[in-house]
This record gives sequence, C-alpha cells and structure tokens, in this order.
Amino acid sequence: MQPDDVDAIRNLPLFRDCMPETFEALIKISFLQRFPQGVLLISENDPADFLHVVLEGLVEMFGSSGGRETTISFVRPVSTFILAAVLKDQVYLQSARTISRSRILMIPAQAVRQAMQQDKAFMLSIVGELATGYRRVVKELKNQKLRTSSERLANWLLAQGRLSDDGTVRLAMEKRVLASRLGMTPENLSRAFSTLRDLGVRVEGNIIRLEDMEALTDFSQPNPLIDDPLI
Amino acid sequence: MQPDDVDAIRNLPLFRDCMPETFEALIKISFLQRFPQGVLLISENDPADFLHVVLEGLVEMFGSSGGRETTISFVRPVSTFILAAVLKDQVYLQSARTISRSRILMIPAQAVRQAMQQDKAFMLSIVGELATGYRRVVKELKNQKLRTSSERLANWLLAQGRLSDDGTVRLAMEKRVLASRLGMTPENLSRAFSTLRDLGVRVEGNIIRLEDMEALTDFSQPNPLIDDPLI
DNA sequence: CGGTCATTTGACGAGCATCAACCCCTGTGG
DNA sequence: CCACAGGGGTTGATGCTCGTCAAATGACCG
Repeated sequence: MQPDDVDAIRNLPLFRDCMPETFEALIKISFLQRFPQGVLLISENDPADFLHVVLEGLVEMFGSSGGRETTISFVRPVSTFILAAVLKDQVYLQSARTISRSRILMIPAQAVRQAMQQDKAFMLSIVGELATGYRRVVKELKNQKLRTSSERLANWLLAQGRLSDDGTVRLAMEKRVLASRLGMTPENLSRAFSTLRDLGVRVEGNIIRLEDMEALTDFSQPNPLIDDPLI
Repeated sequence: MQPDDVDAIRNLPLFRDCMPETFEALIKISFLQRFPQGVLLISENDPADFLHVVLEGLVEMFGSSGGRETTISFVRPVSTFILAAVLKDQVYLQSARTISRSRILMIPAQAVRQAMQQDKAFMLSIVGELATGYRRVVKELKNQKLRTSSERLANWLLAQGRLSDDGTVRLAMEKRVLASRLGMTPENLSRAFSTLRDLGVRVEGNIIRLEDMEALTDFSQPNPLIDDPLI
C-alpha cells in the first residue's frame, strides 16, 4: 500500500480519531486489492466478512428481489461500505460491483468489531458513521417516495453540478446504471433528459452541461432535508 | 412513571446493557407525557432536542417535500425514534405524530450524548440500535424500488399476520395512513385489497383475515432480506 | 337526525414500463 | 481496410400501473 493511501484512509471520518495502534493494527491485517470494471465484490445474503474501503474507482451497491434489481447507491473514493452488516455480524443486504477499475481495501470484520471494543474514539467514529449512513438512506427513501422520476434526475444533476465549479456533470457510470439508481428504466431516463432540455440541460454523451441552473433549480425544488449531504 | 414502564424501558435493546447509574441518570431528567391521537410530536427541520421512547400507543414517522407527504414508518411500543438526529446533534429528517393515544418518554438529547461518552456498554447498544435502524431503512428502500404496490401490501399483511397466531391482522391505523406507509394512495390501497381478495384476503373494517396464507405467500414472494425484521 | 369524515367505486389521465426498431460506437476477425 | 456482431442509447408505439377527480356509501358523533 502506498503512503498516500494510508493517509487517505487515516483521514476518513471513520478512522480520523482512532488511536494510532488501532489504525495500524487494522491496516496491517487488511488486504488491498485491485479490481477491473464489472467485478462482483460482495453478494447480498453472504455473511459480512470484510469492511470495504474504496480508495480509487467507483462501486455500485445494488439489491435484488423476485428477479428485479435496483441500484441503491454509488460509493466514491474515499469511503467505506456495508459497515452495518459488519458490526451486526450479519449477512449483507446489498451486493456490490465495480463500475470502473477500483482499488479496494478489505478489513476483516472481526478485527473491526474488536477494535471498536478497545478504542472508545473509534467506536465514537463508528456511531457517527452509522448515524450518517442511516440518515442518508432515510433521505433517499423520501427522494423515492416524494418525487417523480424527472424531479429525481434534476435534483441529482444539481447535486452533482454543485460539486463541480463549472456546472458540468461527467457521468462516471453507464446511463442505464444511473437510471437504476434513480429508480427508473433506461428508456425513461432518456426521456427525462429530453424533458429537461427545456431547462438548459444539454446531454453530450457522458457530459451533461447545465446551462440554466436557475430554471433547473426552480423545476426540481431541491430540499436540504433530502439533497444536502451534510445534514 | 410507573415501575412497569421503567422495567419496559430498561429491557429495551438500547438500555438493556448500560450501567445502572447511566440508566437512572437518564430516567431522572426525562419527561413522561401522555398525548391524545393526532398530536404532532416532532417536526422535520427542528433541532433534535429529545430522544423519544414510545411506551404505549402508536406513532407515525413521516416526511414531506414539495407539498407532498409520505409515511416513513410506524413506531410501536416499546421502542425509540430519531436516535440518529439526536446523536449527530442535527435537525430531524422526519416528523412524528401520534396515531393513537400514546405515552412517550422524552430524554434530553444532550444527556444521551453525554451518557454515551461515559458508559461504554451504552455506546455499544447505540451502535447496535443504529446498525439495526440503518438496515431497516435499506430494506424499506428495496421494498419500495423492487415491488409493486400490491406486492408491498401483500408482504406487509404477511409480516403482520405472522405476528398474530391466527392469521388475522387488526389495523391500528387508518387505511389512508397505511396507504401512505406503503407508498400508494388510499384509492389504490382499496383496489389493491380487492385484487388480493382472490388470494383469500378478507377485509372487514379494520380486521383483515388471511384465509389462504399459501396463495398469499405464493403471490407476494416474501424475501428475508426485505421482510425479516431480525436480519 | 344531520354533519363530518374515512372509505369505496367509477371515470379519466399522467407517469412509467415494456417491447421493438433503429442508430451509433466499438471491437473483432477476415 | 472492411464487414460484421454486440451492446448501449434513443425513439416510437402500446399498455399497464397508479394518481387524480368526483361522487356515492357508510360509519361515527354531536
């Protein structure tokens, strides 16, 4: 593992405040792996053996039932996923696959639970991380139940656009995966983009230009209690 | 507060393992209040001042955005709600109102955070509670995105029916609230019940009799990773 | 007995999924 | 260099699911 990676992990909210010994013990027994695009990392219903940290690339969390499948979230660097299953020593509720070439750190679940017991600061960080994740899913549930698909797309674009300074969104995933994440079909996403063309949304392959933020904002009615990642 | 209540609270997963001093300190500064039906207990976007414990009655958690409103969950006795907001010292993402006459214990948020710092066993219980709540919402998100409204109703009925021994479900809330919880309109819920009549679902006011569990199960395709509350 | 409100039923339309056809890009193999 | 196959994306046609609006029914309560 490169020193840069160690620094990045150490700076995660989850590891920022733990004792040096805790951090080093966890890192020492972890595995850093590179995966090409499209690799299944974990499968729902499998026992949670590892806490995963995405250092580079992009990961899709998804769930399935009754032959249907849906994307729950994207995990971008640098952050962790499936902490809750690891802590409860339970099966995964979601599967995960790489959307692009990725580097993933895998920390044995047992070690995470043990470290939590021995390091109060670490347990405090875990509480914060769980509470944050909890609230993120509640927001997503509101997003799904309270908005139409075009509104979800518009708000997603706005949220991404705010991250970049020039109001341009570069899609890091296939449109059909984005459609699944937004709770719609690929055909419907295509049509939703057409609808938003009147609001200055220009689609050029994987680049989306937002030329009229005001009109888009007016249409999508962003709500901090759904869209603000910091709340 | 009655001794019975104290016992019930003490037996909650959240308080079962904490030190006696922690428990007594929290109880001492808490308020026990009775509320009639239909009272707004907390409002989304308000700062989280109290951790709430439902001792008796029934509480509806709901969210709103853009003039629309949806029920997120029901909170039955004896359990807590909005722990995540309390821990993060943040605003509520959901509102809460009583569905029936209820007795609610309100524990000052600041005291909860302080107790967590001082009692490791209590913090461990908080971790467990948060992880459980987190997973519950993920399951609900899958439920919403992967199932039609009739399937959600059928699975909800099955889950309720398993709790009672005779396969009879007594609705403790108005049907329109159940409809909102299931992500549909009251009209649609009524029609979904009609659809399920062929599967032995008999509606008699607030009593639902499930006369053909096998047919209903076959239709609703229950999935432990969505419907099992223990996972 | 009348009023209020939840629920149900019917009619209609919007939103969305499905199916199929087509375009376009890419990669492969002749 | 070209032909071709495969797959993602788009577009069109169609129908289902579900929401909306309105009216009727029925239960509860003053």
